[in-house]
Amino acid sequence: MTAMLQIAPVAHDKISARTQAPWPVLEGGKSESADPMSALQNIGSVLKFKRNAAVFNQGDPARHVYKVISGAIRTCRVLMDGRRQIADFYLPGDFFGLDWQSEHGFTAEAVADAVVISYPRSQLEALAEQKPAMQKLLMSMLCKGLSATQNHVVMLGRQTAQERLAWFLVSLMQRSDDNTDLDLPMSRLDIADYLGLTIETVSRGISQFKRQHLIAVSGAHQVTLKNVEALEALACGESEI
Amino acid sequence: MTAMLQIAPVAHDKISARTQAPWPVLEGGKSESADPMSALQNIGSVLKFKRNAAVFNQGDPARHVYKVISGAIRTCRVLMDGRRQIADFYLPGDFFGLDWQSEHGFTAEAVADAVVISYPRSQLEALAEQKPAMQKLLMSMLCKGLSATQNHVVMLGRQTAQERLAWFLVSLMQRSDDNTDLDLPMSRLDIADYLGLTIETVSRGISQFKRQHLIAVSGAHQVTLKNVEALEALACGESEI
DNA sequence: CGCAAGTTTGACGTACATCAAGTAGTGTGG
DNA sequence: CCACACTACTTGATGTACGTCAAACTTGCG
Repeated sequence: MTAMLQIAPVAHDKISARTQAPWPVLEGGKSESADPMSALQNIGSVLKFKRNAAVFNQGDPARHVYKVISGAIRTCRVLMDGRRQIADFYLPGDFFGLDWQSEHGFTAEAVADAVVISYPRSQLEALAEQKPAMQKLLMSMLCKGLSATQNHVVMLGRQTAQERLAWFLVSLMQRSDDNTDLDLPMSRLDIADYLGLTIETVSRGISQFKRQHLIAVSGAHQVTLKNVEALEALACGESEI
Repeated sequence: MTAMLQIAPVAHDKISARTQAPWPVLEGGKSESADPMSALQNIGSVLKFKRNAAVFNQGDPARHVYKVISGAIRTCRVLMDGRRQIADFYLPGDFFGLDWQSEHGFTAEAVADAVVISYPRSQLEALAEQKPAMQKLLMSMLCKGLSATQNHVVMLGRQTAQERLAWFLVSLMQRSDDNTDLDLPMSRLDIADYLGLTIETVSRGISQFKRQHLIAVSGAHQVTLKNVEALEALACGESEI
């Protein structure tokens, strides 16, 4: 169908939507079974966003699901007095906007210049009814998202600043195939708003990890994990009973 | 099929599992369409749990989904040093254990003596493949859970103690059909571990609301909301930009 | 190179945690 | 039905991790 997307409730400074989709679309997709993913290739539209541009806003009708191709996306909510909480970061290969009620509950913005593919929800739903594999894929993505959000809850509710930072670094590492050289596309403020801290606390925490030789930093966006076990111990501290 | 459940990875002090299901099972179900819900009636087993008994533990294989009939359930995780975070409370009519990866990520326990119906996941999945309505119901339950958990994240990341308490009371009210007379089945410690606070802070917060005439309290588990608007204002403070 | 945005560091303040009594429920046995 | 004990809750005094305010430093883009 090669849908050319018109709707796109998208903000001011979008770079240039409606590029014709230059497939393949699948890289980084960790596909559960080739079939449902390849079906997706026919219904996506490519969109580009500049840093801080909104993909959708809280309250917008949830008509699409998105996949990150390059760059990074954050979903966040802002309280009246300016306090902001970031719900999640989405990196290349990740789907977002999947939290579909009738409206989006969060705003999605580009952390850095980003390329995204948009899939009309109606077509996705139709596909899910026909293909059980697609249905399972959607369910599995939802479950993964729910599980990640629940871990976020534990972190925010019960961990200290240093533990939160360690948790953040370790989970980024795990998402990048256990590579200890991390590229952080987001600012300190983004990290702070994700971890429920202030920018100063994040900065101090990173400095402390440097002093403890748990990490090495080169330029604010390049971190190397030097002692993964210590960081994981800090990050988790988990058990049952 | 009237499955008689044997598995039930359930703790010590379960009262008496394997009662023959005394249908109807549907009350409080807010069913989206009668069809998929009635299909559920044939595959459920009734289980009873005493206060603090575990329905399942973190790490248990996720073989069932549950629905609360009476009482209340909490899902929680405990860190090594005893810090505990409650992810959610489930009240009569609510489904839980739906966060199915291969394993449960959280422990589920009875807040108060509870009756629960357990549905084998395998049969639920089979049903979902046959009936699109059931599939939609499952997706919608997952989405609702995700949305609630995301709101929990915002609360934990960015709200003050009083705001958290207000948020808790208001969301309980909304779940009980906007009745301002609330019955809190959980202890102050449960509330604290849900809101990321200590028991003392919760207690002081409630006392302050009493002094401000925002609520009235009769016995630790009976609260009447006296000024819903003020509480909602505290709870939300929301906007987008 | 030069400026602005982003980050780090320091000094100080505060909301909530911790520690410690006290008080009110709740269930049990006489 | 009351006495007792136990648990749950409340209140007070004090401590501290993190927030706030402010200034210096670094980085990267025009």
